[in-house]
Amino acid sequence: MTTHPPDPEDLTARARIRDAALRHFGEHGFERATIRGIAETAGVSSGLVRHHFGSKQALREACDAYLAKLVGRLNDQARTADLAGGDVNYVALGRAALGEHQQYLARALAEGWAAPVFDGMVAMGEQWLAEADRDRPDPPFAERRVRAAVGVAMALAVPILHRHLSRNMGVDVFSPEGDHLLATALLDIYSHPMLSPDAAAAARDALDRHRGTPPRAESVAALRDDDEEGGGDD
Amino acid sequence: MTTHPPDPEDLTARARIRDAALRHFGEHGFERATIRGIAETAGVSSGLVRHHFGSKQALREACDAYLAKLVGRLNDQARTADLAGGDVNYVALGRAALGEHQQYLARALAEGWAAPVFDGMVAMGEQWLAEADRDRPDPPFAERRVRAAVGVAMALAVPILHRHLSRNMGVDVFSPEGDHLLATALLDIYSHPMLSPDAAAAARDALDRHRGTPPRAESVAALRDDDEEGGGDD
DNA sequence: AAGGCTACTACACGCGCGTGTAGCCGTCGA
DNA sequence: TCGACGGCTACACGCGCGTGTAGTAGCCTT
Repeated sequence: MTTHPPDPEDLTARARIRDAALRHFGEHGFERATIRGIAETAGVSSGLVRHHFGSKQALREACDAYLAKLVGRLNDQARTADLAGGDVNYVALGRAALGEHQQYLARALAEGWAAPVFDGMVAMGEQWLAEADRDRPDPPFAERRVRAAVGVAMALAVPILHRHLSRNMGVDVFSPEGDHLLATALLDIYSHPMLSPDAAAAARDALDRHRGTPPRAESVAALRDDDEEGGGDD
Repeated sequence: MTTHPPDPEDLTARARIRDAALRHFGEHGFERATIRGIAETAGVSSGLVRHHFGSKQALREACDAYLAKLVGRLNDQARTADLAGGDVNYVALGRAALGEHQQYLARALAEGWAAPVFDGMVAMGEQWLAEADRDRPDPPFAERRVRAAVGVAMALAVPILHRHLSRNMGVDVFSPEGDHLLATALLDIYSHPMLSPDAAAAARDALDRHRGTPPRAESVAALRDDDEEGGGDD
């Protein structure tokens, strides 16, 4: 009962190392983060990190497993307490639950790791879509899992690209103001289709006609016909 | 005229180094990529890389600048040839134009770099939204730049998380089949609002009432009350 | 023809990293 | 009481990296 506020004093050394790794990996990325730095943050020697986790890679995998379990628990909780029925709280809850681990997750996913975490979130998205699909008259274009995966990826774009988003929004997306502004924008996007039904039908028609042909490949090539001559922007 | 197909033989050594860097940075990330490896791919000595670009960091910035210029050109082209009016070809064209640089861009953006490239894409998104907003009766919730930034981020989620998307979709998103499937799913998502208008209004109302308060923080804390006891998976 | 500048190479330096190894100390079971 | 085991530390190794430096070949200017 005394552990759920993050008091690093009371935690096991192993847990403290894991938490420190989560933070260092999230802040600096896997490559730039050092075992020595993690050990220092955890208040232990660097040898102990190796003793508990074996290698840097294994430490990363332990972090992934920890988050995967956390997401799995979140998944269960969402299933029991059915707050579903088309509520954006799903993604808000998810972001809040990941909390400080959001940055780690963002980096790990962008680097191609933490696959079980992603898959867990896709499973969550499928749950959500299962309910949302019920209120929908027309059949979906693609199977649920694919739509869920794309939706999860889109939701993850926010923490992954938070730096660029913050810069373009003028506020830190992790601050309360930024969060509010972001949620507002997301609400707008999620409640307004970017494509009208007939435009979508036309696009889908065109899509099926030439499967996977990239549009206007030659005009694309024309874009890069000249080389740059000296990069004079400091 | 002879340069727009990528014949690495005819290119300047500087350009060849830049291309090799784009590829190495994109494939392995900035940290794992080595100057020596880039030099070998470019067919030059590692010293020449330093001679032309000064440092690894400067090489990265040169890559960013190159892509920023490319996106800027794409931007101009889209402005003149008005293929606008709510066409998804915008993002398809963008992805095709970036082409092989997509992976570099994805990694660079995820690592927080290539800011001008992102901003250029936001500018492009604003153009698109300017036209789309015309067909819209109700006023948008958030200003255009913010919505554009979020939209760009979402579009970029695909190349950034391509590995996880491919795994969940069962096909490589960069293959023609994967591209088709992805486009279909995107079409579905973009043409169907995830939120009904009244649900959006309710959510927006709730959002304005408690600005930025994370939902149910205590239940979130309850999720991580127990530590894991040994990671015995795999 | 001479000078110099630029593209380019070969080689060495030094630092920081992950990783190995040896050993200490508290605890717990016999 | 004693031995052993696991948590934990200190220290050293070696490798790969970015970076510096010295030097060579070719072209362009005067």
